[in-house]
Amino acid sequence: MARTTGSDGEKTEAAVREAAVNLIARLGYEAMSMRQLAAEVGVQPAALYRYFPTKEDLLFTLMREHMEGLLEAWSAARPANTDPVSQLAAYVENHIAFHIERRHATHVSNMELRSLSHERLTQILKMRTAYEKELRKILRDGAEAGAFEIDDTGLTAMALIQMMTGVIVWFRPGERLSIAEVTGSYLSMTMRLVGATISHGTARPFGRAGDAVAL
Amino acid sequence: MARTTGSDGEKTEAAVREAAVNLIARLGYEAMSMRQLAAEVGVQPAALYRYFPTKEDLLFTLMREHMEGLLEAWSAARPANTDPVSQLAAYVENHIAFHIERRHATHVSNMELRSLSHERLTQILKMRTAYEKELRKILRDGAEAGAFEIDDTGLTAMALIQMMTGVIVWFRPGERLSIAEVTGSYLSMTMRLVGATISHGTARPFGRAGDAVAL
DNA sequence: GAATTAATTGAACGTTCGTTTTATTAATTC
DNA sequence: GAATTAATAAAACGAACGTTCAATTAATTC
Repeated sequence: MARTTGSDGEKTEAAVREAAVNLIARLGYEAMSMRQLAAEVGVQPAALYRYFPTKEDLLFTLMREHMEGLLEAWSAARPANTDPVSQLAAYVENHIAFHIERRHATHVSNMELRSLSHERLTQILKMRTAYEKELRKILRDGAEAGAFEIDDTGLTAMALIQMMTGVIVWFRPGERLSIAEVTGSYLSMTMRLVGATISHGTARPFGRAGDAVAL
Repeated sequence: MARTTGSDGEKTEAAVREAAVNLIARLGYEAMSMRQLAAEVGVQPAALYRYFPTKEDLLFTLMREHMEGLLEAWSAARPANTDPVSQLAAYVENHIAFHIERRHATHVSNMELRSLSHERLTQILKMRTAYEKELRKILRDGAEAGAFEIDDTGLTAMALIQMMTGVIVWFRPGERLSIAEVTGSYLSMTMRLVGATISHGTARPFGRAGDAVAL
């Protein structure tokens, strides 16, 4: 056989990406074979090479697009001309929503960095650093404005990001907690952690979590 | 050739363990070959199988001993009959000290779980859960005693552990911050995060970080 | 409807993998 | 110092790996 009826390059490539994210998240990049991936897509191994010249190209594409998506999501969610507390709240909400929605892709982007070539690793890390820089700026602005009490901006940013991203390790949609509840709790913990003393105006129903932000 | 002069089983096994932790942390379990490991130790691949019957046995041994070490470290560090704030402080200090000291082993234990058989994975996760349970108990006791203000004990415990363990991702000994400074900052952030309102009596030099614990 | 392009199969390549087997030598025991 | 045990080397096993190549068929273009 050769070309199959109804075959479509775009659809196949999309199927490859989706299957790859899931398989790599579950098995790890090194442990996933191109044969397994092909079987999951329902295609012969050789067909994969029409879309991705090497296995590493596939990994890099997934990672790059994940990071681009994260930066774009924050660009769209970032509030303009507001106080640091509101900005921090927006950052936390965007971060958690994005990562819960893309658990598998986040897993891949965080765990498989060592499988990239040096050049491509640098490229991904550059994007990650840019994203973290946004948080550091919010924290610095807030500290200077007296809205936060922070020891070390860089250290606090890393601690917050690791805390928030950690959500994907234990959170499962549809279990004990809803996304809104989780987000509310993390928002509350974040505000306490940075010593936020000024209300950020939003009167959302965080329950006890909301009260903790020193409204 | 065969047995080499001066060869010693205990020393070789120790060398294998140490090299394995470093190689797996750097390359990943799947990416590290037994041949690479043997070369690092200065031995032929077949010699490894005298000490570890399979590659997975080697991984499991490293992980199990790491987790046992963590539980033992906490057992030794856990203060008896003190207030929840002091207990939490001890937990944070022990956790960070242990993880900074064993960065590579922690990396292995956290990242390579999926390479274990189901049975062994369960065994490791049981130890991990037991360790996390200790933190949850401290948080619950503190919340009941009015020393902490916590939304959700389980969620807070996960957030704290992920935040603390994250230290190994960015911390490098001998760079900008000392271990004491990092520990102080994390202690401060932890106490704020859980809404600690009672001093825990220790007057250590955390600087501004210490002040933040509402002394 | 012929020519061209897109999509895929099937088979194979050389390499590397974890592991086993057998032989050999050093250290220890008696 | 002979017998035994401990520790390794050397070579090989079959299986799986990422990838390539040529052939083949579906869809599209003209």
